[in-house]
Amino acid sequence: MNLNTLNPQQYEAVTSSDKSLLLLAGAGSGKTRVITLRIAYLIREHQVPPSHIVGLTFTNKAAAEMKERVQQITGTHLPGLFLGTFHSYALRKLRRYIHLLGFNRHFVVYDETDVRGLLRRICREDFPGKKVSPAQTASRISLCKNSMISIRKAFEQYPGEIFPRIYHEYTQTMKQMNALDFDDLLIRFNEILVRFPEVRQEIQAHLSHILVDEFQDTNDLQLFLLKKLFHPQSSICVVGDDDQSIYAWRGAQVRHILEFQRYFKDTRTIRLEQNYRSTSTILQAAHGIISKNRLRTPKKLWTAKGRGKGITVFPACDEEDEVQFVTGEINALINSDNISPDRIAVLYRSNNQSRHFEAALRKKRVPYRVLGGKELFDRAEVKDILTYLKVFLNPHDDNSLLRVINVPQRFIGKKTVEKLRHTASQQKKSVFQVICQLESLFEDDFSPAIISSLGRFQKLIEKYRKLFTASPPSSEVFSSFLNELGYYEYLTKMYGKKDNNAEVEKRYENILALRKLYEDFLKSQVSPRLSDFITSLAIDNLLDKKKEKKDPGQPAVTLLTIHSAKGLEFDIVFLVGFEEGLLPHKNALEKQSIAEERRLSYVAFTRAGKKLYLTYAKSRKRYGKNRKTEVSSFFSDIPDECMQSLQEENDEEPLSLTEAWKKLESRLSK
DNA sequence: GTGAGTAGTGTTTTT
DNA sequence: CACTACTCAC
Repeated sequence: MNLNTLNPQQYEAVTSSDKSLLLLAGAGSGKTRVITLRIAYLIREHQVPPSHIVGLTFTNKAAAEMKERVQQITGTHLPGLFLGTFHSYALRKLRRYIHLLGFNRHFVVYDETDVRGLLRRICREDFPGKKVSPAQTASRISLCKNSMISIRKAFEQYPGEIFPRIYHEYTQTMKQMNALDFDDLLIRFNEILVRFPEVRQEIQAHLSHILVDEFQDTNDLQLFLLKKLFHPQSSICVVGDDDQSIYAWRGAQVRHILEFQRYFKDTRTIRLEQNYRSTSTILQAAHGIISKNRLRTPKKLWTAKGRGKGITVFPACDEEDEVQFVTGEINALINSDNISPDRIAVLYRSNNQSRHFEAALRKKRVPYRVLGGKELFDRAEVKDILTYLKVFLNPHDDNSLLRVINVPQRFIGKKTVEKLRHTASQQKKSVFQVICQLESLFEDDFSPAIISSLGRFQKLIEKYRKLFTASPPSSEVFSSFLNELGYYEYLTKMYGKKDNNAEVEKRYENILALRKLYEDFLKSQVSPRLSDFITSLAIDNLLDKKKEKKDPGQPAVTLLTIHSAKGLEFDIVFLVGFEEGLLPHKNALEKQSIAEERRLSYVAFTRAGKKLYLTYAKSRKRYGKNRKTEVSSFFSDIPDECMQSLQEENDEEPLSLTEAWKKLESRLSK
């Protein structure tokens, strides 16, 4: 293995055999490289069996890339090596052990939309008259779970409030439906480790090295899990940067990285402070913003690179102006300066900012890709079919069943659904069970037409339930299901226009994309299971991978949120919407989490290697109305000398006396 | 039971 | 503005 190119700290980090290792790795300090080399080193030089190594990352994408690199370095295929998120690790273990908690191993994983749907139902039905927002409740429940606040504690903490009762009801219903949400994956896994020491030992016996990336973003639950997985014979290595902690809203505790040595004894700390990515101008600007934060580990990033280009600031009059400037500039960079589109990124605070940029880039015929936004997944038509698959997997999942019971229309409307639900809850049965007994038990309650509709629905479900869960399923299953469902006809009815079926075709394409995904899945698995397909969609974001495969050769400009940009790097970064209320976000100002907004800006700045653009609009549409906006209050924390205009003057002619004085003054005042 | 039309509501970030 | 939830005429 070639470790010659590493600097001394990196070398230490890769080869150290300390049981407890904390790597404080600044932005662009070669962190991923160190981690992958360390794993490869363990395998190659210490003969650690790959299956005894668990690497936990923040996204599956990062994990996939790391695995790719480890395999490259070791020159072997490593099927036993686990690299993935906390969630996917927990998922894997739960499939094996969850029966201990009274769940069926084919549980379904509820995504955000599912959760919100269920909560909406609970809020409406069990607590009528109260005005509670399902989305807000969802995030409150999630925060409770990730901070390890049990239902009982919630009752104590919020006495008299309705929230704990919803929390309680929600948990009950989920169990009844054999469903887990994202947080449950960690909670239930945790529960197993605590309640079943023999399982814990079994897992620990095959786990000698734990590595955790982005440690600054772990929450209490995840830290607890780590402590439970750790044992005296194992080693733990965590990598992180407190300045890049941007998930406090999900319960992440920067504290964890600051207090790491308290959790795991005899910790060795190594700092990686050389930045290999950015020009000193970019680092200086980023430092200007982050250094205003109290409570950070003192560190000084440095780079061997020169000053490079100054930061370009563009004050646009409105969002359209901003879009025109950015896309025009991108066009020029690609066509005049010959810069590859995939070296360029547009970063924004919130997803909805991407829309305008997409439209403009499409119009200018600049290739682009949007990262993050779940597009395909979120589309109603894809969701419909996916929900059917969930129903085949588990017909007693009422939420899913009710979503599709009348798609396409089968004359099972609100009234009927109400009656079904009522009898189901009365008899403590699932809606599907009620439908199955319908003819014998309730013929008086329903008209013959509806009974036959329900019967046909039941037969459809049962037929395809068998076909989809057969092992292996036929590759034709998907198509014949679509046909029998009449989904194309349904789309035509919904979206078709007299002389224009483009919308229908587009939507059907999405369905076909899903079919392709399914067929690829069938081919890739030895014994494909429907449940694995669905959970891999929910958890591993298979759709992202798919999207990237779709246009492999085509380099494209990347559009993404700052959050999903973490860990990535680009030569040229456009940070758009650098505005008060948007980059220190309005909500953050209220919750006094400005420090996190600074870190967010810091992450955004440090994604750039060569050149950074900051843009903001003086007026932006909000709720459909134009509103006056101001540049971000962080702007004044960027040293003047980082800016393009000053620097250009420096390059062209010697400094005038007043400018030299101004520069000196700004330096002294720091 | 369906679908068009309207009134009300809400917008951070993600596994 | 965009999305939903609800009303009312068929």
